[in-house]
Amino acid sequence: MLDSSRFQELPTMYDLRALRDNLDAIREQLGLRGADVPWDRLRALIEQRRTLTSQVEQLRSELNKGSEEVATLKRAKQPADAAMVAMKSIGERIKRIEDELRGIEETLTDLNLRIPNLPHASVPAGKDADSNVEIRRWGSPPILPIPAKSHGDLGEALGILDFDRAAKIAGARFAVLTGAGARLERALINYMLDLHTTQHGYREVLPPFLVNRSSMTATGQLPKFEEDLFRLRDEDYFLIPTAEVPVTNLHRNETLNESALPIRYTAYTPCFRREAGSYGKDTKGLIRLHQFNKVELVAFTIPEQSYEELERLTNHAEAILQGLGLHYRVVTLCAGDMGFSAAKTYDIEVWLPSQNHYREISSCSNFEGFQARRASIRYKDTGGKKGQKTEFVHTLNGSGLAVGRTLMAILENYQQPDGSVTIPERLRHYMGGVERIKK
RNA sequence: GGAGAGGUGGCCGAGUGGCCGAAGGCAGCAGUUUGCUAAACUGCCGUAGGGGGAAACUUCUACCGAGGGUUCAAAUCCCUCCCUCUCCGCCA
Repeated sequence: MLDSSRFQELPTMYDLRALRDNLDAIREQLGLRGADVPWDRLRALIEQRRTLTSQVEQLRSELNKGSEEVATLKRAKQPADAAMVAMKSIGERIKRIEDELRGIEETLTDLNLRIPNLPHASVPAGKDADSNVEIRRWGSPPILPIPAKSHGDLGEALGILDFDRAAKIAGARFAVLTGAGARLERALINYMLDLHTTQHGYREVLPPFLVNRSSMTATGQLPKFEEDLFRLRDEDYFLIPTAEVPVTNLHRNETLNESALPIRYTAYTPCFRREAGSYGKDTKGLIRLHQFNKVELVAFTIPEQSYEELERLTNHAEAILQGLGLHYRVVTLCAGDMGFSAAKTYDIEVWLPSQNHYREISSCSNFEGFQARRASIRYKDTGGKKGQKTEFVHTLNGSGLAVGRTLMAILENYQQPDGSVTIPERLRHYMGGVERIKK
C-alpha cells in the first residue's frame, strides 16, 4: 500500500477497505439519514486507487533493486550507466502513475470526508424531528398565569437583557447581559462546572476558542459545513461552534493507554455559529444567537463501553436541570435529524412556558469511531498481551448545558406575577445569596 | 514584527547522497546467574499497509515535523508550510 501519511493532513473517515467491502450495506444504512453520496464514483475510485497502488509498489520494488545494483557497481568502480538509464525510465513511469494516484486520492479523501456517520441500530428511522422518540420526562411544568411572559420580555423589563444595544454594537442575534443577568449567567457556568468536576468525575479544561482547519475536519464540521462557521479573514482559524472541537482534538494523533480510559472532560467556552439558513427562525430572545456560552461534556472510551457512557453522560447533563428544578424531556433523535458525525443522539428539551413547548437545551451524542478515525485517536493496552492491535477509541460529547438557554428557562419557569424571577435554590450561593431578581 | 537555532524510534542522541529503518545509550520484555534485592551477561525490542503461511514467521512497500522537487538512489541537497527554542521589539 502507498504510504497514507503523504495525505495525512487530510484525515479519513471511512477506512477505505471497510468501505469497499461493505459499500452496499453502508449505502443502505446511510439512506436512512438521507445522505447524498456518489456511490458509484466512489466505488470506481477505490478500485482505481487499488490498481495503481499495486503498480507503483511493484515498480518501486524494481527501482530499489536497480538502485542497489548501481550502488554495488559504483563501489566496485564499474560502469553503471546501463542500469541508471533503465532506472530512469522506471522512475518516470512511477512519477506518472503517482501523479494520477495523487489526484484520485485527493478526490477520494474529499468524498470520504463528506460521508456522514452510520446511525446505530437503536436509532429510529425518519426524516426529521417529527420522528424523534420521547423516552422520558422529568418533573412537571410550573403553574403560571396565562399567558406566561417570554424570557425576552421578562429580561428586558428587569433590565438584565439588552437586545437593542447588542444589535447596535454587534448586530442581530447577539445579546447583552447586565447586572443580575450577567451574574446569573456566570453563576450557571460555575454551578455546572462544579457539579461535573466534583460529582461526575470530569476534568475541567479551558481550551482555545479559535482552532485550525485540521481540528475542524477531525470532529466533522469541515469540509462540509464551512458556511456554518465564523472564520478569520487573514488566518486559517475558525471560531469554535462548540467546545467539542478543541476538547476532542486534545488527543488528536495520540495513542492512549487503555488504562487511562475512559477520559472525561468538561469545558466552559463561548460558542460561535453563523446560523446561516435560519433566517427568520427564533429571532427573538436568547434561543438562537451567533455567540452563546456552553458547558460541554466530552468523553473518550473503549468501543465496548461507549453506549453505557452515552447514558451516563446524558444523565450528567440531566442532573443540571434536576438541580435547578426545571421540567424537561429526553428524546432519541431519528436518523434524519441527527448531526453529521453522530451515531446516536439524545436531545434534552427543557420546558418553555411562553412557547408552551419543549426546546433543546442539550444534545448528547456517541460518535463511535467516526471522529476518532478522522482525528486518529487510538488506544492500546500497553500492559497486556503482546501484539495487541491499536484501535480507535469512541468519542462522545454533550452539552451540560447550553448556558443561555438555561438562563432563559429559569427566567420563564421561575417568573412571578409581578414580573420578578426567583433564583433556584442551588444557584443562590453562586449569586451571593440573591433569592430573587426584581426591578 | 525583526534576527538566529532547531524538529531523527517510548526517551536521550549519532548520522551531509548508496551497504541507513537508521550507530550508541537509557527505559522496556525474555533468559542466564542469584538466599532476596541489586549488579553483570545474552537475546528481543518502532508503526502502517499489501502478498505468502495453520502458526512461529516470511517477503514487499512506505514512514527520520508535513507537503512538493532534484537524483539511478534522499534522514542527508533544493523549495513551501507547520511547530519548538533563544535574542530584540511590542503587549496583558
